[in-house]
Order: sequence, then C-alpha cells, then structure tokens
Amino acid sequence: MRMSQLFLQTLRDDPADAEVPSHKLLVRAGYIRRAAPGVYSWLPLGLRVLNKIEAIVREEMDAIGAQEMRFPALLPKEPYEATNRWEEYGPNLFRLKDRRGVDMLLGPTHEEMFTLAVKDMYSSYKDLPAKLYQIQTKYRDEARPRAGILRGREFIMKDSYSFDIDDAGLEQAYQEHRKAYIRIFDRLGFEYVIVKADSGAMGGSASEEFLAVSSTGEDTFVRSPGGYAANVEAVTTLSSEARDYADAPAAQEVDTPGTPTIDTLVDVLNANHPRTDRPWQASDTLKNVIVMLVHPDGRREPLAVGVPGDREVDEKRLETHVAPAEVEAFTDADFEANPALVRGYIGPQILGADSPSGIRYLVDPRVVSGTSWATGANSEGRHVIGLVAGRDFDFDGTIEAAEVRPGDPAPDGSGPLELARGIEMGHIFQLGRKYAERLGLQVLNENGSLTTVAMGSYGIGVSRAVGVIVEGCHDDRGIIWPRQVSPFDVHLVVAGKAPEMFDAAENLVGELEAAGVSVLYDDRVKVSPGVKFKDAELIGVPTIVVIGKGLVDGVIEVKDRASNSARSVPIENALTEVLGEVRGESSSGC
RNA sequence: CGGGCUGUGGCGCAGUUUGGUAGCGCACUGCACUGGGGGUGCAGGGGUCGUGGGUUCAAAUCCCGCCAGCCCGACCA
Repeated sequence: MRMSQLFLQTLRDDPADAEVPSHKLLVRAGYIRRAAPGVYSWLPLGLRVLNKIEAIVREEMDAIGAQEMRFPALLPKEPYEATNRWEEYGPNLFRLKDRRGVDMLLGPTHEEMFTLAVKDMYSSYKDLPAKLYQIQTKYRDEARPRAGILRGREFIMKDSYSFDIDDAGLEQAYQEHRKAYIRIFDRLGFEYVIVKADSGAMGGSASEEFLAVSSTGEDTFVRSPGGYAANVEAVTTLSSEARDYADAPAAQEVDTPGTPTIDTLVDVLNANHPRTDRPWQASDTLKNVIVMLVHPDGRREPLAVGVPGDREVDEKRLETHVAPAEVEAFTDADFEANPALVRGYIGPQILGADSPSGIRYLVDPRVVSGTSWATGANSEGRHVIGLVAGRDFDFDGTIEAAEVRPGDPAPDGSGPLELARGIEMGHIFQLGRKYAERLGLQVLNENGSLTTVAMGSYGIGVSRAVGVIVEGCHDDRGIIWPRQVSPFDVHLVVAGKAPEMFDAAENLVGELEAAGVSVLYDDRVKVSPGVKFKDAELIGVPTIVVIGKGLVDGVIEVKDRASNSARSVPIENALTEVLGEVRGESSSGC
C-alpha cells in the first residue's frame, strides 16, 4: 500500500475528548474516527487490524467445530419479550419503531435468536451437540460510553452458543471454548487472567471472565500466590468454623453516648468498658447497614446487612448477590416508616424475617455461630457487648457484601489476595436451561421423550481487543503492534528524494509482496524524513525499513519498532533480512 | 440518573472578566529553499463563534431558554 494513496491523516495533537492512551493513539494515528458518542468509524488502517483479530478468533472457533453464521442486528421484539429481556435489559437496549409503529431493537446479544434458530431447525438429540457463532455488531445504549473503542455503544463481538442434550455435554462444550479462548488470547498477545465470575443476570452456573490486565480497566479482580483468581464481585470469604460458646460471658448492654460511628464506638468502649485481653478494634464490632431492595416487579423490601465494623459494604458486591433486585439507599422517610431502627445503633436483636420488624437479615460469612460482637442495642446511645451469634441473635443467611481488601485470605487457602484492575475481554457461561425453557427449545431424547437443551454462551469483545492491545502495546511515540495483528508486516520509509532511493524501494516492495509480506510504503515525495519517521512510529508497524542516505554505500536500515534498534543491511540481502525479521521471532507480545 | 466542565475554520486552542474589524498553532493550496527526526520563507483558501430568543447604536463577549459533548460516580463484550 502506497502511503501517498492511503486514506489517512495523522494528527499531531491528542484529541481533546480522549483520556486513555489507546483512544488518543488510535485517533491520532488514523485508525478510528468518532462518529457519535461511543460510536466509531473504522478507517483503512483500523479495519485491517480488526480483520486480523477477527481472523484469529475465527480460526480458533472453527478449530473447535463451531460454525459461523450471522444474525441481523435489527431484531424483532417478540423473542426478547419471551425471555423478559425487553423489560429487564432496561435503558441499555436500543429500541426503535418501524414505519408501522412496530417495536424493534438493535441486538445487544443474541441468546434468543440462536436458541430460536436451533429450535426452528432441530428436534432430535441426534442433531446435538451443536456450536454456533457469529462475529457481529452489537448495540448497547451505555449510560456512559468512554475510553474510545474500549467501551462503545456500538461494538463488535464474537458470540457463540453451545447446545447439548445434557450437563455433561455442556461441560465439555464449555471446556472446549475455554481452551479456544486461551489460544485466542495467547495469540493476540496481551497479558490476561482468567477469573471466576458472577453469572449474575444472565442466569446459569459456571462462569469465568478473561480479563486483560490493565490499570485503566474498569473491573477489579483478585488473585493469590497459589493461583486463585476471581472478579471482586465473585470473591467468596474464607469463613471460619462455628465455635463453642459455652464459656462466653453473657451479653451486656452498655451506655455509649454519642457513638453513631464505628470509630467513636471503639474509642468509648476502650475508655469505659476496656477488654481484659486487648483493646477493642473496629473488627470486634458488628455494623448493621440497612438498604432498600427494589425488585424487578417494583416491590420494595428493606434488607439488613451485618458486616464487621472495619469493613464497608461494597455496593457492587451486594447488588451482585441480590440480583435481579437493585439496591437503593435507605432514606429518611424509610427510617421514619420503621421506628424500631435507630440510626447508628441498629442491632441484630430486632432483625430477621421472623422478628417483629420482619426485616430480612443477612450477615458476612465472618459472622459464624459462636462469634462475639459489640453492636447496637437499638436505642439511642446504647450498645451491647459480648453478643454471641447463634446464642443471642440469629440471621437469615450469609451474603458476600463486605468489601474485599488486599491481604484478605483466598477462600481456597492459597494465600493473601492481591487486587488489580482489568478489562473484560471474554466471558464464558454455562447458561443451563434458562433460555431453552423460556423459548421452548426441546428435542426428543433416546427414549423418545422431550428434553430441554442445555446451553452455553461465550463472548469475546473483538473491537475492544483493538483498544486493549494498544493499551498494553505503546510508548510515548505511538503504537507498537504485536506482529500478528499489525495492519502491515513492514513499514518502508524512503528518507530522501534521490530517484535511486525510490527505485530501490519499489523493487523491494515488489519482492516483499511477492513473498506474501504486506508493506506500507511511504512513497511521499515532498514529505521530510522527520515527518515520515514520526508517522511510522505513531502507526506502529513492528518492522520499519529505511532506504535513505546509506543507499550510496549499498546499505539500508532495518529498525525494530519496539526496541528502537536499527541495523544496516546490504541492499542485496534486504529481502532475506526483512523476511527473517517478519517471520523470525515467535509471535506474541509487543 | 447525580456532580464538575466545555461548545470559536478539519484538529488543538486564545479571545468572554471590562461589548466595538474574529485570532494563533497544526493541517490544507501555490511557489521557492531544505532534505536522517513533525524544517524555512513568501503568498493563499477555509469560520452560521452549538442553538433559539432577549438587552444594546453595536454581542463570540451581557441575560434567559434549549441542545450537544467531555470528565468523575452507579451498569457491561
């Protein structure tokens, strides 16, 4: 490709609306262009990268026997009503009407369509297992698109779906996808982790996420030295055994005036009711937080959550575990409606579904039978100490709502947890039978009776991958593409204006292309060498060949974009040397 | 949806406080020079100052409404 012909305009300044490196660089280097908030056009360079990533995904999906097809992005409402997602998806769903006023939508994901397609065409266990996929444009009307291509309202996703007669088949399909994803992400060349995920609103059981490790990521995950890894929302707490409380002293109600917060409470306890063994700590207290759950049907239900006083309630984690209900703050009006709740002094004695208050009470897994707590006494300025779980109060169950902190023990005993940020690149789910049931996907089994099909759903953010790779692969000069996704194999710069230079360049381009190497050839005549070098580094092709002043001595330069190292090569060896460069090193990383 | 900020040639910005000829850099066009790190000079083209209304002799600038965009928090490939 001749650069003089390429539809490209590099920018000297960062776009004002860009914040993260991938967004700035992709716009500056002429890969993408903003069309609307969260909606981007792919310019020739960008499209080449996108196509390369798609090809890798396609190869690996085909390799596990998945068949590619494609559904429309413009979809009828009915299937999404059948699964209730027309409602549940909420404002993130792009809805529109056709000229007759019929409701339609732009597909945010295609479980319904694939399920119905299988239902339409298959009716026997003999047709299964089946794996289908598509690489297709998705639409989600995100409340806040950001970071350019990393989080758009229109994006390209590979989504695949497995259909099996039983759980064993589903498990196998899931594992095959998992392996394929590992191969795909290894080939794409960025650092990633596989973490346990919450299957959340999608329903189903097993679920893992592939997160690209990146400080600009929006997901927080944990990992331990022993190999445990989970999304922070899915982390479980290492809970201790129930303890014997036969010798525990009786609970004692004490005056603690002016102690609406945990800090003030600890100070007053240490001053007025010191422990014999050690000072009171925040973790000795039991903090009871009241929230209002809003169920999908609009029903509002107060919920009490008990966590150790040294921890905050992590609203995201809480919401994950009460889904599909949403969490709202407990308002002043709510407190007025529940006079038994004394703000700042709420204790578990009056909580619980069976208690007079009727408020469901869920506690942190650290609150096990036999543990003793300092907590509210349900009257202003009063607390109770030595309140023992299982003896003095009960609860309706446990909930993973407390914040996760670095150093917390991993639930599998594999050591202290470390927290890091990531970008969700892939997600694999065992959906089970939720969609098949709602849409009536059944086939006849060997015994001639109808069986509901077990499904899995698996996604990869293809367009997002472009941004993720740049996030990990750039320096202060521009992008540094991993070879396997670079828009071109070689960027050839003519640094000079002597006709012999262009002749030599034309010659080399011809030889390289004949050998199957794609070349971006900077043939611009009136552009100074400095500009060409800057453009080459911004665009980020991993191998830069320079034909310039060395030509009179019969040498050209071969530069490595990543290391910025250059070596001189005799012109007669140019083809061999460049081919070695392009094909030589193993393809991963940048 | 809550909080903060911004709308001025293709891009990045100044000008708004104190109303008075719309400016700068990049990019673009032509010519000349230069030719290994976004080079120099000369000459050019291109702007409903987001939008509607108001105040005024006069509005990018002041007032009111609306719209759009960005960033920070709650949702997701």
